[in-house]
Amino acid sequence: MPVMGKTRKDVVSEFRRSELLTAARTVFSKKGYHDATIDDIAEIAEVAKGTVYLYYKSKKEIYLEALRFGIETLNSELLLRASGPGSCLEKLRILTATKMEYFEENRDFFNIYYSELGKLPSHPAGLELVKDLYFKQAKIFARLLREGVRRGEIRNLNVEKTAFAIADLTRDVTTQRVLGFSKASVKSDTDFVVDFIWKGIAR
Amino acid sequence: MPVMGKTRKDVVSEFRRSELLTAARTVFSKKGYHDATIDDIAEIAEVAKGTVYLYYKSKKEIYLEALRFGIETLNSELLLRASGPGSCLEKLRILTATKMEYFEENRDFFNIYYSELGKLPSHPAGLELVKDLYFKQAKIFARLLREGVRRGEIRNLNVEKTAFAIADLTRDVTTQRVLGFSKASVKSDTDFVVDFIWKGIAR
Amino acid sequence: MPVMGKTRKDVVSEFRRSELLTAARTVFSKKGYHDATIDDIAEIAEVAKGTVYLYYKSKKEIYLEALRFGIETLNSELLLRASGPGSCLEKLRILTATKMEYFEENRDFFNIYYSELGKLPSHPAGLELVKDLYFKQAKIFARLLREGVRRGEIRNLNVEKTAFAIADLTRDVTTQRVLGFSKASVKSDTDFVVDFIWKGIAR
Amino acid sequence: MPVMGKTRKDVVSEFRRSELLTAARTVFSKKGYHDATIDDIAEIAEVAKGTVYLYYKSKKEIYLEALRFGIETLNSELLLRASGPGSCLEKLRILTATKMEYFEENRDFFNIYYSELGKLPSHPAGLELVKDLYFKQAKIFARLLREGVRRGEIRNLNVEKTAFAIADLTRDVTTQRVLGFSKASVKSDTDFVVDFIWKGIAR
DNA sequence: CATGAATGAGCGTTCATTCAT
DNA sequence: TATGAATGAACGCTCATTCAT
Repeated sequence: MPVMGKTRKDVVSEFRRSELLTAARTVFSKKGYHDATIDDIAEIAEVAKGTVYLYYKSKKEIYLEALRFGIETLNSELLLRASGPGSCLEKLRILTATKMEYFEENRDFFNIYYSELGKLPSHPAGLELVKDLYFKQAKIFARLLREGVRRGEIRNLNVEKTAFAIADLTRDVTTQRVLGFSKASVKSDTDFVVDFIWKGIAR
Repeated sequence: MPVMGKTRKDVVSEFRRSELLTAARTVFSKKGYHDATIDDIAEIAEVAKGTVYLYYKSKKEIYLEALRFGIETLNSELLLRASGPGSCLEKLRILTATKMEYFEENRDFFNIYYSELGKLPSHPAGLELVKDLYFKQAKIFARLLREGVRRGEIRNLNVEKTAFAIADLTRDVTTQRVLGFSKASVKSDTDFVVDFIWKGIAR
Repeated sequence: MPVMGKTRKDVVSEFRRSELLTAARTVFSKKGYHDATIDDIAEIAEVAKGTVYLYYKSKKEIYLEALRFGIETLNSELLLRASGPGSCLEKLRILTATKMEYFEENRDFFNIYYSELGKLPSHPAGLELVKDLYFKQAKIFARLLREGVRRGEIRNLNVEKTAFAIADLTRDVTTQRVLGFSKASVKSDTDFVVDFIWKGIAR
Repeated sequence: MPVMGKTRKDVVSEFRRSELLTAARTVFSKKGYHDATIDDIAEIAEVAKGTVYLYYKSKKEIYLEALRFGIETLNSELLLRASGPGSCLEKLRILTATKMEYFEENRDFFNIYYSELGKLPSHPAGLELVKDLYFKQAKIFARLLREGVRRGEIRNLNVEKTAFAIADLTRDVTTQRVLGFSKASVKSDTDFVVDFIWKGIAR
C-alpha cells in the first residue's frame, strides 16, 4: 500500500539503513576502518551480523556511505546558510561557525573524515567522495569569495586556492581540538579562524 | 677492521635497515598501514620475509620508524633554516618553502604522515610522535612569530594558534597537490601560502 | 522450542564442542601438543579451521579442555567406585581396575595425559589441572589406605607417599602396555599391580 | 699427530660436542623440546648458531643425543653397581639410591626424560632410545630379582613386570620431588621406595 | 673451522562474507 | 526478512636450516 511513493517496506528498510549507518559511524569513529568489525556494528545496531548484509553489500560500502552521509549533511547545511543575505564577512563567520559546530557535534563523523580520508583515493569509490567534499565545499566558499571580490570587500586573490585554504583551516583547528591541543571554546576558535582568514583576504 | 667506529658489518646492517625503511615507506604510502603487508615490504626490498624481522621487531615498529625518520629529518631541516639571519617574512618564506619542497620530494612520507596521522593517538608510541611533529614544528613557527611581534613586523595575535595554523596550511596545500587539485608549481603554491599567511598576520 | 532447558541450538552447539574435543584428543594424542595443528583438528572434525574458534578460543584452551575432561571423567568414576562397600583389598582392586580400564579404553587421553603432563606446570592453567589429577586422585587412594590402617588391614606406613605410589603404578603399567612392552590382558596386569601393592602394604 | 687413536682435532671436536650437549640439556630441560631454540643452545654454549650444525645435523639429533647420553650414563652407573657383591636387598638399595641420586643431581636430564619421553615413540629414532632405557634398565633389575628368587630371598613373582615396576617407582618418586609434592630428603624417599618394593617382593 | 645473516615454510588467529534455516 | 553458524583466505611472526664469507 504505497503512500507518498513509499511502501511500508521502504520505510522500514530506510529506517534500518539509517540505524546501521549511525551504528557504523560510532564504531568507525572509535576504532577506525580496519579495526572496526561488522560484528561491532551489528551489535550496536542490535541486529544480527547477517542482517547488515541485507542493507549494505560490504564493509566498504557501509563505510563510504557513512562518510558520504556526513559530508552531504554538512554540505547541505553550508549551502543553506550560504544562500542567505549578509555581508561577506558575516557569511564567512556563519559558514565557519556552522562547520566548526557540525564537527563539534559530530565528532564521530569528524574522526572518520579526518583519520581515514587520506586513504580514500586508493579506493576507486572513495575518490568521488573526496571530490565531493573538497570541491563542493570549496565551491561554496569560492562563490562567497568571488562575490566579496566583486563587491570590493575582498582583495583580489586566487579564489580557488583561498577557498580550499579556508575550508582546510576549519578542519585544522578542529583537529587541534580533537587532539586536545586547543582547550578554547568553539566560539573562540571560530573567531580565531575568521579573524585569521579575514585579515588575510580583506581588502 | 673497524674504521671510524663502524665495522663493515655495521655498514651493511645500516644499509639494510635503510633499504627496508625506504621499501616500507613506499608500501605504507601506497596502501596505508593495514593493507600493507610485511611480504610487500620484503618484496620491494628484495629480501625474504624473515629478513625484515632481523632489522625491525614488528610491523608497527617499522611503520613508526618510517614516520619518525621523516618527521625528524624535516624538523632538523626546519630548525637549521630557522636559525639563520633575515627578516620575519624572509624566514617565513624559507620555512614554508622548505616544508613544501620536503613534502614534494618525499611524497611517500607525506602520504604516511597525512593519511595515518589521525589514527596515531591510539598507539601509545604514536602519541609521542604526533607531539613531536605538531609541537616541535609549531614551536619553530611560534618562535618566529614571537620575534616578529617583538620587532613590530607582526601584529599582536595568538602566537600558539597561529603557529599551528601556519604549519597546517603548508600541509593542506600539499594535500591539494597530492590529490591533484593543484597543478601549480611548488614555488607558486609556496608563494600563495606565504602571501595568505603574511596578509593575515602582518601589522 | 526449548525442551528440558536446552534449545535445539544448544544441543547442536554441545555436539560440535564434543566432536571437536574428540578430534582434538585424537590429534593431540597422535602428535603431541606442539605438532598438532588446528587444521589437523578441524580436518578430523570435518569442519573448517575457523569453526574451531567458534567453540574454543585458542589451541591451548582446547588442549586443556581435552585434558580436563579426561581427568574429571576418570576422577568421578573413581570417586563413585571408592564410596561403595567392601574390604580394603576389594576396593583397591576395584579402583585399580577402573583406572586401568579407563586408560585402556581412552588411550588417546592417556597419551595426552602421559606425554604432556611434565610440561603443564609451565602453563599457569595447567598447574591446577596437575593438582587436580595428582591430589584428588591420590586423596582417593589415601582415604582408602587410612581406612585400611584403622581397620588393621594395612600395616602402618606413610599414607601420602604410598597413595601417590599406587596411583603412579597403575599409570606405569599402562605405559608399558601402550609402548607394547606388556602384551598381557588388562585383567592380568591389574592383578599384578594389585598383588604388588597389596604385598607391599598389607599387615 | 694421532695420540691414542685420537688426533688433536678429534679431541677438540669431542669437547665441542660435549659442551653443546650440556648446553642443550640445560635448555631442553628449562623449556622443553619445542620451546627451546637452537639460538638458546648456541648462546649457552657460547658459540654461533651455525656452529651447532657443524656438530649435530639437526635439532632433533642433539635432543636425542642429550637424552641418550643421560640414559647411557645412568645405565653404566647402574651396571657397575649391580655387579658388586651383596645381598639382594643391599643391592636393591644401592641401585635405587644410585638412580634417585642421579636424577637428583641431573634434574636437567630428568626433566627431559620425564617430560618428553611420552612423545618419543612418534619419532622413529626415539623408539630405540625408549627401548634402551626401559629394557636395559629393567634388565638390570630383572637380573637382580632372578638372583634373589634363586637364593630364596625373594618370593616367586613375575620378574619382568616387577623389574619395570621397580624402575618406574624410582622415577615416580622423583617426579613428586620435582613437582614439589615431596619435600623429604633423597635418602628418606629412597628408603620409602626400597621399603615399599621389598615388602612387596620379599618372601 | 666458525660465523651469523638470510631464508621461507609453517601456524595460530581474525573476520568479511555466505547461506541454510 | 532475519539469523548466526560456517567458511577459508589472509597475515604477522618464529625459527630450523643453509651458506657465503
